[in-house]
Amino acid sequence: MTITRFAPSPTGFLHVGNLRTALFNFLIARQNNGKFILRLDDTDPERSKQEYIDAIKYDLDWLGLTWDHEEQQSKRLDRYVSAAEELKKNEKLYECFESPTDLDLKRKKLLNMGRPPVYDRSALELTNEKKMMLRKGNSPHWRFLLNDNRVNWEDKILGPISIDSASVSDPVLIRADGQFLYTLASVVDDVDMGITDVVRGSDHVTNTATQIQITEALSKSAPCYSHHSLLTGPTGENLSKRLGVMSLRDLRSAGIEPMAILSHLARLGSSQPGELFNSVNDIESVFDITTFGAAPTKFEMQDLYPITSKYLSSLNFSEVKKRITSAGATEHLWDVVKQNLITLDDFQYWLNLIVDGVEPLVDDLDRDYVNQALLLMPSAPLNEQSWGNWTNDIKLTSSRKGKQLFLPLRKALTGKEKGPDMSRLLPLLQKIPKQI
RNA sequence: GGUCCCUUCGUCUAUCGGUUAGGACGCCAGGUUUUCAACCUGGAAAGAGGGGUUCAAUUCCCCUAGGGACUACCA
Repeated sequence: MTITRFAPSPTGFLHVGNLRTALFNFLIARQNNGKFILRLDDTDPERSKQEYIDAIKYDLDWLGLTWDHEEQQSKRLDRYVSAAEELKKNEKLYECFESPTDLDLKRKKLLNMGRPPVYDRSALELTNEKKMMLRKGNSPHWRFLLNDNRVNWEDKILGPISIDSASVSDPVLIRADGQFLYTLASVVDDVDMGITDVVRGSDHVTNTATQIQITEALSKSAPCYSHHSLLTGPTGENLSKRLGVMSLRDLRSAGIEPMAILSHLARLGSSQPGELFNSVNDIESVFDITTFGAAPTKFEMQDLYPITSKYLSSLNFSEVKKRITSAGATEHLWDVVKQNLITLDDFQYWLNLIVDGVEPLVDDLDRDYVNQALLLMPSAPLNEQSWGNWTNDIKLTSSRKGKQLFLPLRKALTGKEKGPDMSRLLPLLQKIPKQI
């Protein structure tokens, strides 16, 4: 059975980049009738916060990405202990005593010499006596002993990948304070939870190489890995550096619809054309991870507005009713204006307009014309023929026609150049100015 | 410095050596609707640069340039 996972660390709010990873894993599980696990990678107690856990779940709920299981690394420490024991037994884990400043110094030295800053494994040279002595003053941290082989795997997005292990430092798996690090926890979890497919950002490619080695050192087989490209801002900069702008909570408060985000992300960076999906189910049936490219992908928030607008116009009143808080909203009004909304917030504009009227938008050149026209306004009650009757009357007394005739009236009555069908909107207006 | 990935219209991309370089989104114009939106039709718009290989290169190889990622006792 296909089992995938989304493994955010609860150290911040979800952004579109995270969501892309979540969505891909979710879709792969769903289209294979598999399981999708939400795993909170909270091994770092300094940065992990409950408030972020709550926020992550809220965002996933909002988007309709449901998970079958929930796991939390901080509750699985005993598993990491036993995995570490096994690695120690096989001499794949060795103790090191360098302080962070020692290591920093070594790195800088190598860099200055133009050498790659790879850990020199000097701890491996330590004699037993020396180690005994060192243990007295400090507690060791533990590194995994990488072998020198190249690590190869067939990536569903990147194709065949081959990493030179000699270019990578032996990863620290256990800190001096005993804290297990992500690199180990993730491997143990993937093995224990039977994860079959891992989709993550290409920032993890090097991790994958070392994690495959760790998995093999535990005599297990590694899952199938796919690394998607990273999303960048419009000028190619790292998305996460544009703090907040792209977080899901920000998109939500900007009025972007979940299905717009999901639809966009299911296609952005792939060779399939972008389209609006009406449900997650619809995306499932056509999603194909192999159509995604390896090049960095530009994400523009502006692209979400047209899709949001299109999505809203597809909805019936019953589907949005509970989200409209103001009184006075009716199914009829919704049907009149839904084709002309960018976000759902715009609905409020039209609601206000019909109840309270609006500051007219009028060009000086049109003022006399509009006032002439308003004199001809049929008396209440107005119906859907009123607009036609009115504008026909205007035509008789004015030399205007076409856009010249209609647009000034629309602007005067609605305050906007664009909006719903005037023949349907006019009879709803409760306040029509006599003159402007 | 090292390792890995990448480079085709504004954006996401197609092309398994021979194409008028295709599509989607966006944009522009026309049509239609007595306005708006929607819809229909059309349009502008691309192979980073340089070498090779080949009858033929966007496609294969090399170099250069550029972009991204990683190179933590973070994840």
